[in-house]
Amino acid sequence: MASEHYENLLRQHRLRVTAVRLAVMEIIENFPHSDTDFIIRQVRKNLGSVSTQAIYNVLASLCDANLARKIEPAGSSTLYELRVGDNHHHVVCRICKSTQDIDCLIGERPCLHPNDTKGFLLDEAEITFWGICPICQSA
Amino acid sequence: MASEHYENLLRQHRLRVTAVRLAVMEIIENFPHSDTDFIIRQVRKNLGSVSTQAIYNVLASLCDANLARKIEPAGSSTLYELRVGDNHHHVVCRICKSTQDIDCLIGERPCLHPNDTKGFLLDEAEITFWGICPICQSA
DNA sequence: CTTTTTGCAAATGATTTGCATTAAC
DNA sequence: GTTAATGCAAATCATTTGCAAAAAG
Repeated sequence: MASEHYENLLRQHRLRVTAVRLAVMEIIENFPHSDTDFIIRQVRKNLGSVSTQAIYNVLASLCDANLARKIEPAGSSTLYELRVGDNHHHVVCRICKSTQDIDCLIGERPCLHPNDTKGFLLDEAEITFWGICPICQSA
Repeated sequence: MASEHYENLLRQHRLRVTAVRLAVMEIIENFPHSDTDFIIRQVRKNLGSVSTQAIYNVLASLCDANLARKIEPAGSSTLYELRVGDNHHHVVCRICKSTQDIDCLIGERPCLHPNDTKGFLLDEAEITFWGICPICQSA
């Protein structure tokens, strides 16, 4: 509803305000970890006919501008979430691939500091937790 | 060279011993984090003509048997390594996508225990460190 | 000789590319 | 008016599928 908010975000990042962009932003905010397919279907539900490429373009430009974040857990399709700035992680269900946020860990990111970085200059530690989600556990 | 070793591993896992399997195992042991393309080219270099599917089959069966491990860092092609059993992690170069092993972290896997698991039953914490490799740093 | 692998060919599916058209600024 | 986004169509690329032929146990 607060599409003004999305408009401001877009303008702040020098991106033009378009219907497709607003729709995509709203969707990935309301449904974090949506895959491309879902996003495409939702956008069309809201706006009618929109080309696949327009949506791919929007996703790419939002990610470039750091307004969205692409996550690609092994074996899942590509997922998107609105960039919230904080350094959180994800759990993925081995069975149904459902994905949830996991808060950053105890203390100040112990995982960012391996003993030996092999000479790499590290800037991020991405953690994917694997397991079975509540629904699949009881199924 | 110790192809007997690979033969034993295969037999222990009830997998038939074939030239393609031995070749693939040797390659992913000698070149950990090889992508499919590289593996295919190497196998053909060693054995002559081998079908793409045979190699995909081998990779899948080795992974099923837990003899190999598939890693899929976001934005990289699928990589394989011989399963060593220990719980190590990976660093990936943001620029050239080169990948290295990173030993498991200080203490006993602090990362396996988030504060809130969202009801998931966790069995693995996969950590991908992102950064710039030594070569790309100096380029 | 039975079952598993391999070879060959074609299909799939997500993503990308290129260019003309249209909409934002 | 310029520049950036969209629509449309076709291409690409890794991976998968299906089935017949060959090899392993």
